[in-house]
Amino acid sequence: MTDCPPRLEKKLVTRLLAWYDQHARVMPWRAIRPQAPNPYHVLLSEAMLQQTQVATVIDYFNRFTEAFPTIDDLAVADEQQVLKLWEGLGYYRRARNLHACARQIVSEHDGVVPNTVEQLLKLPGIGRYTAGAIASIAYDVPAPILDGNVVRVLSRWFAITDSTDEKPVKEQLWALADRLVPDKRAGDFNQAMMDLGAMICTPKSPACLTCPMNKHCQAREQGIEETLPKRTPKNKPTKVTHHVVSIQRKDQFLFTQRPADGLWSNMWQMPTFETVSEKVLPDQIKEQLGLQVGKLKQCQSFKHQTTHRTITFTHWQASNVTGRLRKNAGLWRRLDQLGDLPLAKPQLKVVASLQ
DNA sequence: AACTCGGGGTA
DNA sequence: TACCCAGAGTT
Repeated sequence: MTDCPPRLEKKLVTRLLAWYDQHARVMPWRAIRPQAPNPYHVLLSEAMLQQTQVATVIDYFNRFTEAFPTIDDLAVADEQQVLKLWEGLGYYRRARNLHACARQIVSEHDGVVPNTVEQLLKLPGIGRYTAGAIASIAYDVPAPILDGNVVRVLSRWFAITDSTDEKPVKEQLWALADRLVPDKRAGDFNQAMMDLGAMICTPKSPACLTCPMNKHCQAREQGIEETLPKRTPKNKPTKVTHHVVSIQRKDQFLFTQRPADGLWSNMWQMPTFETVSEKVLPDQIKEQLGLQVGKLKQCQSFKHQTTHRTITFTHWQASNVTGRLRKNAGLWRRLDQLGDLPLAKPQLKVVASLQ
């Protein structure tokens, strides 16, 4: 454990808060002091911000609060409506967790976002980071947080050279965050850590010259700030092919819903067949949809990157389609009437190419 | 501890 | 490209 006398820590906190008062980023879910934060807005933003950059989230946040001004509005909404508003943001499980979360808060907490880490942790999609973030930002509870920004800042301040992906190192970082978070202005402190990580203590070329903490940074002292945090290398994504088949009847196309688990769960798509040879596409279509296709003409092909896969999407257009669609196997829709079907990015791309 | 789950920004 | 981003849940 890195040695760190309490006196130094207080000085760090004070300096950082002073910097935050001058340089805090403006975000729609951040309350302008002395206004109190809206806990529902904090919950919403934190759900969206998991593994997602602030700039990407802002438009989604504004659309959500317009569609669902209160947590009760979100709770009574249809899950498909929530997913539709989340369309394009990725990690769609978050949307379903958020929705379940709102329902649970309404039914079990009288519609009030809980103010303790312990209670927050019981809600779906809320882990150690998000519980600490909501408790501290919405209610000023002195709870620590540890996200990508804080990992970077702390690993540099304390020159932690072991891989921050290892569990004992993670625990060390949580302990440091816990020791640093002040009793007063805990939310501001946590947000200051993240703002510092986003604006000054960046992954590459950190702005140490203008950093308010540069005299208290052990990594800078040793000239190793750019090498931290150290991470364990990740496996390369595997390459797969997905065949998307557009099946048209008059002015309508066939759409199917994906299963409730796995990639893009509960989202919609044009019939898509994964990791199969194109030769068996007609058989698959017959088997799963009950439709007989006469011809398949290949259209565009494009790549889509997810965390663990590089997916080549190949678009096929079916013609001379006969037979009757298997019951509950899908929906026929005009392409200008997809307002209630949530589609992931690659499917949106296929739809766009047909318009 | 290892694996899954998206999509975009950045150098 | 490669890495990173206000991580959580399952196995």
